[in-house]
Amino acid sequence: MPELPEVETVRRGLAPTMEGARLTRLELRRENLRFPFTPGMADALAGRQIESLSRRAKYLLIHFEGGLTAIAHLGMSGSFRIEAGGEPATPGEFHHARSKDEKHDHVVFHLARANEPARVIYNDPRRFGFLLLEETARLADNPYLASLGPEPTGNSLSAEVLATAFADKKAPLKAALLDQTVIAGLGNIYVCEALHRSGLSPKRAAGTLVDRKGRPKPQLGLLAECVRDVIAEAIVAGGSSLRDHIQTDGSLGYFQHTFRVYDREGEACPNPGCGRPVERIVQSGRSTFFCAACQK
DNA sequence: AAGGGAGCCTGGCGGC
DNA sequence: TGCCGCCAGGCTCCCT
Repeated sequence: MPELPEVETVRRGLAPTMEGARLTRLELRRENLRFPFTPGMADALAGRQIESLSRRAKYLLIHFEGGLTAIAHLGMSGSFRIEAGGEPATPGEFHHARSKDEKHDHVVFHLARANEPARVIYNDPRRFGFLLLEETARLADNPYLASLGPEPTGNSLSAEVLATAFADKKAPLKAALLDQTVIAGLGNIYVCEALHRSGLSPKRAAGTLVDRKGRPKPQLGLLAECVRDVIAEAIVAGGSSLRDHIQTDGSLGYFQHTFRVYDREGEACPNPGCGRPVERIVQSGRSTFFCAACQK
């Protein structure tokens, strides 16, 4: 999926259309995605105005008037797109216009706005995503949000925070950084990229970056900085948009062109004076790309 | 009890 | 051209 930068890009793309609009109808075209939609969700949200869109880790939060929030997760292959216009004039109209990929249009937000109506459509071929409803006041206790670690943006991610999480950890750095309770929002791509930038091996035990007193070693500070940098740069670039994920406006993000190691097995390490072929290994079932010369 | 692996799904790609 | 196996951005659960 969409990792944090992609979800943030989606949020920014949807906000102008959704914020302030009224949801005239929430159309659920099947009973479930990864799991069933919250029972009664469509009825509960119909007619409500959308106050704002926010994001926590990889979750998109759609805040409605009256204290309800829809929590959307894009799984591996979820994407949103915006279409102008309201409900089709005849029931068959959608079916007529349907192309191959539209069979994976699972949710449609029908929106009434001051100028013109619009539809926001959630498409997800693999259906690893989900959509559920929560009371806004209870968001912090929602099981999906409650245990998340700090965002890798702003100042909340520090070497000290990582030191606490990494102390005595024997798990490899790759796994530790993918753990959403340590840092919220990192995925396979940005973990690989951050580790390459910081010169740390994905195989290294996380605990080796913490000293005996539980203080962060200098390399841990560098790692925190690299994580923040790579995420910030990716957000500026509009996400990576690999394969089936596109931005809400249909254009591709640019960050994928700046990957240093991700999906570059066999290519030369871009570090000045290195050039060693990037290696691909498998860690806990996922591909890891790294340079064995630069990352120790 | 932390860490590794399977499973959830569909589609695209390379190899034969 | 067709079929087959492998791979994919995430997350939870189960097993050791």
